[in-house]
Amino acid sequence: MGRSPCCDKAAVKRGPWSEEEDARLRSYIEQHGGAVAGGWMALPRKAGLRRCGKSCRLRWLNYLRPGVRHGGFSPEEDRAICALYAAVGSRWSLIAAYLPGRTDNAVKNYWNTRLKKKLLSVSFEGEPCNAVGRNAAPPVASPMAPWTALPYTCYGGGGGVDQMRVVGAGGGTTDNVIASTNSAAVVSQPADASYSSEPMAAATELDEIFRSMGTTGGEHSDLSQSSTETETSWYQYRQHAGESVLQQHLEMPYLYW
DNA sequence: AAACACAACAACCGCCCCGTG
DNA sequence: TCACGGGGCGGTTGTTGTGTT
Repeated sequence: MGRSPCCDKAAVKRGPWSEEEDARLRSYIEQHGGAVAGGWMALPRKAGLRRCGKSCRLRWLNYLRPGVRHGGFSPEEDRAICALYAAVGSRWSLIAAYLPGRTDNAVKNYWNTRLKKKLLSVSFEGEPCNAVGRNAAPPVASPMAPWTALPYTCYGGGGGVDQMRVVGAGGGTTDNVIASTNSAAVVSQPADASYSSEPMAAATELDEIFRSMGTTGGEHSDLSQSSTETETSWYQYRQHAGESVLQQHLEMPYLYW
């Protein structure tokens, strides 16, 4: 005996939303000042939509909601996603909280279709990848495995980041170069922290993650040739930088790609 | 021009968490 | 304390657009 379905699948429409449906949903939510009185499950009936409440919620949050941005991700966003993925893994809502105008679904899709491939390619090609596993597990089934739950540092050379390095928990000399790329340098820009619903909550959670790992950063050995590298982990940075987390985080050199 | 392959993104599915009665 | 249901989330699939042969 499983749980009852959230809606009658035979009675609801599925697939792409029409303009009329979008208009109905938008109109209903705007009429109610952005609130969904009675919950999402009751919304379709009240709004005259033959859709599942969950579908309405998804459509609103990922597409219709004011401030949602569509289209290309900037290099800054690329770096932020990679950094945060390395820190917290596939917690897309947490990652999205740091990217103004981006939704968890969009970030997830972007990662799965583009960034992951990009990073896999630099993990398996090129010399620096050979350093993977110097002191840790080699990139077996999932080269992404070492990324999850480990803070990492990007080392920016003259033309952008040339190495991405996992910092061993607890510092020491256990850091490993996990990827390398020569993509062009980019200029960081302040993020619009006003969009994200709970950036500070997300920052606090990240703090806790790093704190629980005992990571202090800045204690690993130096493999970089760059004179502009910054060996600052998220946690170390947060210890010194105060509370304007989101904006300054995105300006940190360790996010350079 | 047609067929095919691939990329990108929207949407769905099902599980889990948490508030509430 | 516990069952229930709504909401949130991550994984996956489906659809559409674009490039290539």
